[in-house]
Amino acid sequence: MHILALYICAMKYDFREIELNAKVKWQEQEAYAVKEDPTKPPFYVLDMFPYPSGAGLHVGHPLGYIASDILARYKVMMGYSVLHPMGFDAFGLPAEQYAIQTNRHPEETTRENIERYRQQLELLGLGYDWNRSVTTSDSDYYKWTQWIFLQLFNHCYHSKIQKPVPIEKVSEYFEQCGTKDAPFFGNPHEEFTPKEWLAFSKEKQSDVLMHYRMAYQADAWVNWCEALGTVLANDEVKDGFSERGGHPVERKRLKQWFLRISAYADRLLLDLEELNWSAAMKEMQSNWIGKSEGASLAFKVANSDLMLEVFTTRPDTLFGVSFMVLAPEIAMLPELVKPGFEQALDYAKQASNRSERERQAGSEQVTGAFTGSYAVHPISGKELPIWVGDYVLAGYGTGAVMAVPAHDARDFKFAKAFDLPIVPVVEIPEGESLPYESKDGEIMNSEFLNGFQVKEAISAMLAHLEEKKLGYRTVNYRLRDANFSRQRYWGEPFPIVYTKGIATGVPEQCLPVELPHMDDFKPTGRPESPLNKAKEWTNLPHGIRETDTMPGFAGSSWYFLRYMDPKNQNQFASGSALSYWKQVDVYIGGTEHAVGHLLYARFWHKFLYDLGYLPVNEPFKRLVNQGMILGRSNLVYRETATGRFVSAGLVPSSKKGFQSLHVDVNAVQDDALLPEQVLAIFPDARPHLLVLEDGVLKCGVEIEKMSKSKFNVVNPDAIVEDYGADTLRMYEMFLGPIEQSKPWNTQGIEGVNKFLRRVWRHCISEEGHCILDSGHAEPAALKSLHTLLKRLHQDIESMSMNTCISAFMICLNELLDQNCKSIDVFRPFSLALSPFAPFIAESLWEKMGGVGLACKQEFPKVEEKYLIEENFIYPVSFNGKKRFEISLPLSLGVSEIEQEVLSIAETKKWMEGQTLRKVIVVPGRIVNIVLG
RNA sequence: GCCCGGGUGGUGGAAUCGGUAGACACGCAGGACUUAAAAUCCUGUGGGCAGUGAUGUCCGUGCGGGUUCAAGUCCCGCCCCGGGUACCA
Repeated sequence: MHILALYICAMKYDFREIELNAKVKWQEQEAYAVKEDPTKPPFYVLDMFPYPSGAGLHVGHPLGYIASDILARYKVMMGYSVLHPMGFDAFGLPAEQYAIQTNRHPEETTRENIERYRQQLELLGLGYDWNRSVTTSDSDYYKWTQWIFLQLFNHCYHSKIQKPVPIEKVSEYFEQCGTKDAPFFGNPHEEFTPKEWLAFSKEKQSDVLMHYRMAYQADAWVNWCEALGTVLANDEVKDGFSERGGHPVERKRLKQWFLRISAYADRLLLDLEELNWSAAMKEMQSNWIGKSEGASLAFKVANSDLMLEVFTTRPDTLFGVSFMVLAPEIAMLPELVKPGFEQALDYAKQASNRSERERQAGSEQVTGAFTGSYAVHPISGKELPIWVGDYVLAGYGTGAVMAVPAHDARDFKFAKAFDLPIVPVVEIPEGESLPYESKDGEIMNSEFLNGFQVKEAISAMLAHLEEKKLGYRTVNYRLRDANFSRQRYWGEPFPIVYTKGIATGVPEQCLPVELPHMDDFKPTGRPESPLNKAKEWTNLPHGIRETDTMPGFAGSSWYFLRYMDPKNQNQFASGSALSYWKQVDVYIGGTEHAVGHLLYARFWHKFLYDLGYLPVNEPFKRLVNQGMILGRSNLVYRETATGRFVSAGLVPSSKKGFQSLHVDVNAVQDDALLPEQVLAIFPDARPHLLVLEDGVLKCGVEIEKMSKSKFNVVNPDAIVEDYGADTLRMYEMFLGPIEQSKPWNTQGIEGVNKFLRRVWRHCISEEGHCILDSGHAEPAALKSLHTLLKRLHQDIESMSMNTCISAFMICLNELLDQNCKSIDVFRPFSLALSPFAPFIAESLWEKMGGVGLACKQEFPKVEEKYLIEENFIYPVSFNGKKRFEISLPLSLGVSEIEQEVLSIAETKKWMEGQTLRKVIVVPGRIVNIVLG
């Protein structure tokens, strides 16, 4: 009996056998090998590659991978040569931290994690060509990351021709013209003549040139984290604490590498326009770049030769300036502070030493100090007190502000705090109060600007300033150069050697500079890289190596190019591969990379394009944002006072007096735990401490990010084990639109599993044979099939995979109702299913006598002739309310339809006692009769 | 605070250009098969009211207005949820 049951079961839809069978075939026939086939058009589908963490892949990761796999498989079947690769973003702080915690080497843990990820990805039937995989921590790969860095190091951005030029061009220019009108992007510290330049020492010259390189060094305030022993990027710091670990972060000044992304700010903004990205995504980037147009103008310091330069977007409010404020870090401060006002210097020192955290915490409080100096208003000649305040940022604009308290909220707060004058210069409308920041209104108290509207006044003032040579139009960007140094072990080493203090690039033929293996890679406790401990590596006969390593975004800024030609030993990718694939057609990933990765990748791409290595100037033509799959956490509630575990139904909704504890969702069934489970999970729980409902402890539910720490991670492996990969693939797509975030919930998974079982059972006998016949297909069946195909062609392109799945279900329901057994219908049906459920499709194809691989066949075409309708069922509405339906030939015109409808008894019944006002007929859509 | 998204049955969601709201699926209820269970199949399923019943009827896409023959869809005001961002002069 038991054996018989097993036997029958085996003949049914057995996903294990089906998956194994397909995998073997794909492997034997190298189904996923990607070639540059000149006879086929190229198509490049890219997933954001994962960071292989120790937790493994959870069900949220594959959402995008499955969608892109469906698109890629569909494109293969449509005759494209498709590049759909996968790799690993393996360098970075989390791996290093994990390694330190577990006391193992990151090399080892990273290798293991990658292996685990790869196995999990392979389970899902994703059609990657693993021969093209890249791992950013492989020296074969980071050799080229270093190579690109050297290009940046060796170039300077020329502001006139808007292109990088070799750094030698800069020294040539200095030899001839000095710094006069130098058309180079840089952060110059001084001006000099050609003569002076030639008189500089080698060290001095190299120091000056450093300020012009696209990869340059500069002293900078950095986020030093004592506990992690490393410097963190701004986005790794949240409210003064490290995002990982939550350790306090303070500010320290260090020599750092920077990438001059600011040189590309304008192009990065402008070129957004042509991209097929969501409006939200473009907006995020554009806000991040933060272009603002305004005026730069100089204020003389009274009784001094000093000038204060400020940037303003509101030159129209110039007559409303009542004081000046400088950033605490500004260099000329000591010269401005008058005797008796020395506390301003103390304040500045204190403010610039204060950590981000302290500045943040004290943000409610306005702080500042008077320098004792005055600036002279460039038009009115009035004297304006010069203050220092930490609300002014040294890194933006000139680090100095002309304060217009009446029309700027920050200036207003400052003026109130220190009792400074407030002069309104824009008329304030009824109901509004100071500060009035809107650009609507009429100018007043402003001499020649009085009576102008704000917008007119801005251009009038700009013209006036330029005419009188008091200032000039200028543009400022929020975007700052990217800090490219990390004091960490687990990252790409810089190909830089210091010889007599001069930073020199390692020659190309000496790349890669391999990361030395170190058993002790823990932070040194000083603000420096652990690599400083590897003396045999750092000390060279001719100099000392740079010991900082590159940040996480180094490897991910160009990986999509390496996939095109991953094994190339001579170039990062060959010209032929680059010109064949050109750019990523569709890039799928989460919004969390909106401004980091995506901006840096665009910057590197443009740089390489400018140097002539790439055929196009943007990397990602179309971007699809996948929503996050959220975790559904289970919580148990513990009464703080008594230590009792109380069933969720008995806990007040405010949860007051209760502690919420996460429990592993994989242990919980139907949001409830059995008493013995509670005792097992919480060692200090005792039977008398359990307050149950219906014999169980009911758990609370919360929707939050899936993470190990919240015990709500669901791995795909378990789902594949229970239902098979095809079911998981289709279910993840069936959940809803790809862009939407939603909690993971397996409630509906039976539906898609049932669909696959029904397809199988309908086509394949219990003995495992195809039971379809080759008789003619009925028109109704062909209509169902081609309706499906039409839907698929539309919806796959637009990545609406959820509606594709329901279209499959509708089609199957219809075919089963029609009792269709035609192989001519189910063969194309199976092929169409192949991108979505590749395993079952492969088996069906084989059993139906198909030759070759299903996933390599041509995708079935839509034949419109099967879709032609003769009649349409018109809904007939009265005053917009549908009352009945009538079937009429589609060939009828407007007046014929009207006649037909008005002539039938049903219509007369509804019109009884009312006058006909109007009849609206939309052929093929609706009839609406207006009565009154 | 500002800038984007989004609010549709018990649940996930569908609805091309303003044209039959709730496709498809889950869940639930009832039934068939079975000693029983599982699996499978069939029927019903937005809500209220009336009727034994077929059916009829009113209400219904976060809330309040508006445009229109017709609004989930367009316009105005508001509420709630999610994401981004925050001294950027």
